[in-house]
Amino acid sequence: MDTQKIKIAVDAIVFGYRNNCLYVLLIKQKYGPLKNTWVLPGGFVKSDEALSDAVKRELKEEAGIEVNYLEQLYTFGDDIHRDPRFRVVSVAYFALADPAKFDLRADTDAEDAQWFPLSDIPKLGYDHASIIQVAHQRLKSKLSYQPIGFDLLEKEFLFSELENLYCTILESDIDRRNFRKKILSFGIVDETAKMSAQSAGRPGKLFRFNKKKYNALERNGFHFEINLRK
Amino acid sequence: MDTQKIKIAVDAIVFGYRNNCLYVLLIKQKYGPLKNTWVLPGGFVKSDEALSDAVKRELKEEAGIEVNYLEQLYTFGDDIHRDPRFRVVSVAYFALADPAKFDLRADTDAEDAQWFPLSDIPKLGYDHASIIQVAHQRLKSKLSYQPIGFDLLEKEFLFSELENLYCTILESDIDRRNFRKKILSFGIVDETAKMSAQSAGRPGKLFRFNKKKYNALERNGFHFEINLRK
DNA sequence: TCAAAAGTGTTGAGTTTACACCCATGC
DNA sequence: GCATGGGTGTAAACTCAACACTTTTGA
Repeated sequence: MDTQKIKIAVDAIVFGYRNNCLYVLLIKQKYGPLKNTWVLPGGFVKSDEALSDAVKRELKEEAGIEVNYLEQLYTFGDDIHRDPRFRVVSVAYFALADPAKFDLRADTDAEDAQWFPLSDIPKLGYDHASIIQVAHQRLKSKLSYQPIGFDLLEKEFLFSELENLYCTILESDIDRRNFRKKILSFGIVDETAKMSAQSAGRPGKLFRFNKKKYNALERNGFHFEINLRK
Repeated sequence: MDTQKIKIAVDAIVFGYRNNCLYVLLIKQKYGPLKNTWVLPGGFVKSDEALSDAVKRELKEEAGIEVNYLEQLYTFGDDIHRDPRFRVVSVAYFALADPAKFDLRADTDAEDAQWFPLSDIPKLGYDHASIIQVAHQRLKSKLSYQPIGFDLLEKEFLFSELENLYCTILESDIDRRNFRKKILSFGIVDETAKMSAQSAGRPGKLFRFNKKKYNALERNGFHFEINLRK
């Protein structure tokens, strides 16, 4: 075969959630043709490095963050000119970070790193805006059939926070009673003894996602599902 | 950045279904370190070629086949030594072919091309056996929430064929009445005037998947779903 | 005592499951 | 006339959706 002139990159779409608002992590490029442009964290894969290690490395180098949840999203390689310099195929990863990870430090490899509300993303370089669309779609659909919402919340959370997360991300209303009944019926969240240090209103119990129970149930054919009507 | 020494390949897992049996398309390598070994069809991506075009090209070159359905499956690039020669990242595609496509001609680039029952796959090169596992999983889960079963059948089919396809692939029993009721209730299959040229028993009506209706419904929030109990 | 958020059951509608017999054809 | 596969309805069980008032706390 002739010499292949294609480079492989990884990119990460990291979602965070705070104050009823969904955020995406972006970095401002320090070098290259898009210096000072906001883009998704990511970069080229080293020749002896696993793809998933490359993403984790870039996230650390560019934003000083470690994520809760990471899965491959899609490989973007049909548009030959998505990078103006040369052919780049990018393996995009979908990631979730909880509020404890909201502190960023733009590290060696980025000029800046910041969370942007999904509804207010600046103009991005490359095809990153459309990659975010794909990731957002994935987030919405996964939320209804996998318990990934918990990875966007603190370890201990109020039911109302979980409710709001679902409402916000799925842009949908919830019947609080039915929602609570449903989630509790799964038996995958444990009630803690603690109460929230509330700001207003009656204090609420704090809950905690029990991943072990979930995994056990899943092995027995249990299927998590939250359907919210439009 | 240093010079990256990674090659990009595509591989295709093409499923076919005939006589209550699920098949996978394999080719026997003509060149290279695994000459005469069975592997998935696939090969290196050209520098100016879209990934999806590369798969289609390889399928034509190696097996003379055009598929009904093609989607990206997963990118295998965590195992650095999955190819013994050098680092290869492979973007795997999931494909479906209907019985009309069962005739293959091993073309220029393969020594041989054949359908193998999924239950009787020979020893494969590289990590292709595990790629097939991932694809098989995808097939099983997609079958229950997307109408892809139709892409494995002839254009006009008997209800019993659809039933058997679901039973076989999902390894599950079906209540024929309930299954028919469900599928018909969606309004996405049309009854034709024709009857099957049967081998034995009462002749059955032939049906046809109405993709236009399905797409229209989907845009209005319709959600295909077939759940078979274990 | 008021504002704010947490907590809590019941009923009707709709969906899903279970189940068995007759029909049309070729041999 | 028999073997083979095609075609069909109903009732019970279950799941989902709709709905509103009381409780606890801080200010």
